[in-house]
Amino acid sequence: MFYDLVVTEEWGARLAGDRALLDRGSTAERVADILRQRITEGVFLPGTRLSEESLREALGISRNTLREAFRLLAHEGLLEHQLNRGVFVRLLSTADIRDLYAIRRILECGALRNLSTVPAEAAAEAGAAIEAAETAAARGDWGAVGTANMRFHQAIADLSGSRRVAETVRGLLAELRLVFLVVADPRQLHEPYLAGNRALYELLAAGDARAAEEALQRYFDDAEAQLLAAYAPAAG
Amino acid sequence: MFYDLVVTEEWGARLAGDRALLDRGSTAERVADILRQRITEGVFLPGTRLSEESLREALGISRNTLREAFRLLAHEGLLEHQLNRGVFVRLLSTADIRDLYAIRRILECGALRNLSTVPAEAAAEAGAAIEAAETAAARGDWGAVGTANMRFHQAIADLSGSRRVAETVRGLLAELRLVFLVVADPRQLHEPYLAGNRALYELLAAGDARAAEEALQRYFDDAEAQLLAAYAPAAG
DNA sequence: ACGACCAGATCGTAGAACAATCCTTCCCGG
DNA sequence: CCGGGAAGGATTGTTCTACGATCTGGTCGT
Repeated sequence: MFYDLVVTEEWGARLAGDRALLDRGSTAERVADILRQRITEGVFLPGTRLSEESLREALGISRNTLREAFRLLAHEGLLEHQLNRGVFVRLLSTADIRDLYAIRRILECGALRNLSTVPAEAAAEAGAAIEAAETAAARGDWGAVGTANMRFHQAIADLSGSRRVAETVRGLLAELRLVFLVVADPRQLHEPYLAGNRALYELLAAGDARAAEEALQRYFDDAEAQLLAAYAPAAG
Repeated sequence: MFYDLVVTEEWGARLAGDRALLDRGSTAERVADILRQRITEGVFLPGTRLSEESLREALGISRNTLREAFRLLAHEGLLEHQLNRGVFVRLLSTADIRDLYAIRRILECGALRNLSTVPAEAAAEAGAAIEAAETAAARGDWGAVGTANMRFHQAIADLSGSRRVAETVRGLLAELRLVFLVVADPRQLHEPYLAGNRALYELLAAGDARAAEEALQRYFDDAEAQLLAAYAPAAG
């Protein structure tokens, strides 16, 4: 069920290059940043076991520091800590997917609900995300489309004006990316929502938050059903 | 602005007694559990600095383990980690209070919104919390009333059926307790909502989720305004 | 009074060491 | 041939020590 991490030369060198980034802030947090990025990039796929010894050596840090970073990422839900067995990149269940969509529905729709006027700044960010998604789709970069779509939903969460809502949604989207990483065809995953997202954005830009929320609800219905259908890993 | 932690004898012995609890599970997490409980009990008041050395000695653990526990609690928002200065029990600003109520509003109201039928189990838990609050109020134990009220709101969050919603709200309520701990009069804080909470519960028990949600909205309006008025710490 | 400097305390990180646990392998009896 | 169980190695959990980095508070000189 879980694969073992093997330190191949190519990204062993890459992690060694990451050591250059270790020059600002707390080491443990910077290590967490690096690992988080590598995970979302798909370098460490879900189910992979992250060996303390290999990573410690590759990053050139002490075990204590690395373990602190592990704790941070485990708390974010990206890593799973199994006592005396090590940490693994989280492998989500279909129940997790349902749960992720349940709370996203509440938070993102809630962000739109209590909205009298649409803040210009956040709306602009949402528009920029839409643009980025469409240009990425034009060049067939479906990974980038997925990233842009998540940026769009982050912008929706930001509309709430609540720092905690924004950060919670950020974490949820990061978890969701773990699912995307194990689905075979990213195009099938992200392309169907380009038009709908733009329509949603137009409603927002027109100030019709009510209609936008309803469109968002429909998006969640579709996306959840489709993702569940496409997601059939060993851990089911 | 921040007070220094002084290891007085009475709870120095208390922490030494906590060492007995360190016999199951991962040490770091158990340490985090203990510290979390002590914080919510008010033993470590907001603004208190938690010295690595004192706690390490009192709990009889190593610095590394203690630091792992610190990371966990800092990520939960109960502790604040300042680089090269140490960890402090979080002292929330009025902006934090507003933010806490903003996201609670979205989550708890969202839990009621998408509710076709009210699950019997969660409703029973809400009812039990109401009972506990009223008996605690009868004997004048306003701290217990506050705890019961939070239990009530946790039950509301549980109605969502989402593990992540439940856990997020749990964390938010834990943060909110940090505010209660520094407000002088706990009675003034919790008594006004006893009747309203029961009314809300009756609506739930009657299956009228829509009306319950509206009542909850009004509760948040009142509670936020009153808490902001009562909360005027140095850090404002 | 004000700013520079110095010493003590505390944190940040590294590294070694050992115990506890898990995993693999091999052996043995059925 | 198969299953149970013991031995061994590998990895994690935790402690301890050490030292550089940073902050704090006080002193000194101007």
